[in-house]
Amino acid sequence: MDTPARHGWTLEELSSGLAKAGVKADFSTVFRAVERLVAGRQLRKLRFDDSPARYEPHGAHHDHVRCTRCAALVAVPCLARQIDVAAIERNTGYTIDTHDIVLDGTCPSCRAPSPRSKDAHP
Amino acid sequence: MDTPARHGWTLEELSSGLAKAGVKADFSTVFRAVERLVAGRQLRKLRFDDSPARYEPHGAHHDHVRCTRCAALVAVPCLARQIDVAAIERNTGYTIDTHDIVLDGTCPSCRAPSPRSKDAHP
DNA sequence: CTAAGTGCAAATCATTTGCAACCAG
DNA sequence: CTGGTTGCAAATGATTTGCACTTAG
Repeated sequence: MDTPARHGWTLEELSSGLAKAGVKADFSTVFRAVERLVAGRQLRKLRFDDSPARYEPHGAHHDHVRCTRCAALVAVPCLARQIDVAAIERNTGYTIDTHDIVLDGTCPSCRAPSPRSKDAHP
Repeated sequence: MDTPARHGWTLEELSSGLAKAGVKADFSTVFRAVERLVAGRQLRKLRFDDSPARYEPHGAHHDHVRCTRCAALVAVPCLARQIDVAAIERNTGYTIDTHDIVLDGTCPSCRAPSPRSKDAHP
C-alpha cells in the first residue's frame, strides 16, 4: 500500500512540485538552494539505498523502517533516545548531534499473503 | 593515512585491490559479483552520504559514528540491541532483520582544540 | 553444445559546475 | 556599477547494461 507520509522530498519532487505550484525554478537553482539550506542546517539530507537523496526539514526528525522488498518506508518516532549516546560520546570522543537510523525488514504486505516467493533460496 | 578500521569496501577499492593481488577482474565483473552477493545476503551495501557505496560482509555488523566535518568514520558495536525492536515490529507490522545506524557529530580533532585544522573554513 | 561468467564500451542517473544574462540595491 | 541569483548546457561520478566472446561442465 502507498504511504501517505512524506519522508522529505527528492530534488525532482521539489522541482516539479514548485513548477506545479506556478513557481518557475530551474533544477539547478533548486539544487543550489537546497544545498545551501543543508549547509545552514535548515534541512537534512537523507539517503536511502540507491534512490535519489531526500531532504527533510531539520526539525521534523524521525527515524525509518524500510521494506527491503518493496522499499516502502514508514516513519517511527526518534529512536535515538533509546540509545546511550553519552556512552558513545565518551568512548569515541565524538560529540553527537544527530543521527540516521534505518531499520530494514519486510512489510506486512510483502511478508505473507503472496504464495509465490521467487528469491528466497539459491 | 590512518585506516584502523575498515567499513567495508567501495567497488573501486575492491577492484583495484583485486588487481593489486594479481587477480584480473573488470570493474563490471566485480560489480556484478558484489551485487549478486548483496542479493544473496552475503554482503551488505552501505551508503554514507554522497560517497560511493561500500560493501561489508554481512556478519561483520557494527554501527557508525561519523564526523560531519571531516567525514571520519568510526565503528561502534551494534546499537540495535538498545532499541526496542519488538515494539517497532508490533507497531509497524514489519519484521525487522537488520538496520543501519549512523550517528553524526564532530570528532575530537575537528572539535577545535588544535590550531591547525585540515579543512579550515570561513 | 549450452549456460554462465567476463571484458569492454556505451548508456543511465543523479548530481554538480561553468558561464553569461539578469536583478536588486 | 556590483555582487549575488538564475537558467541552460555541459561535465562529473558512480553505477548499470548490451553484446560478443570465452570457458566450464
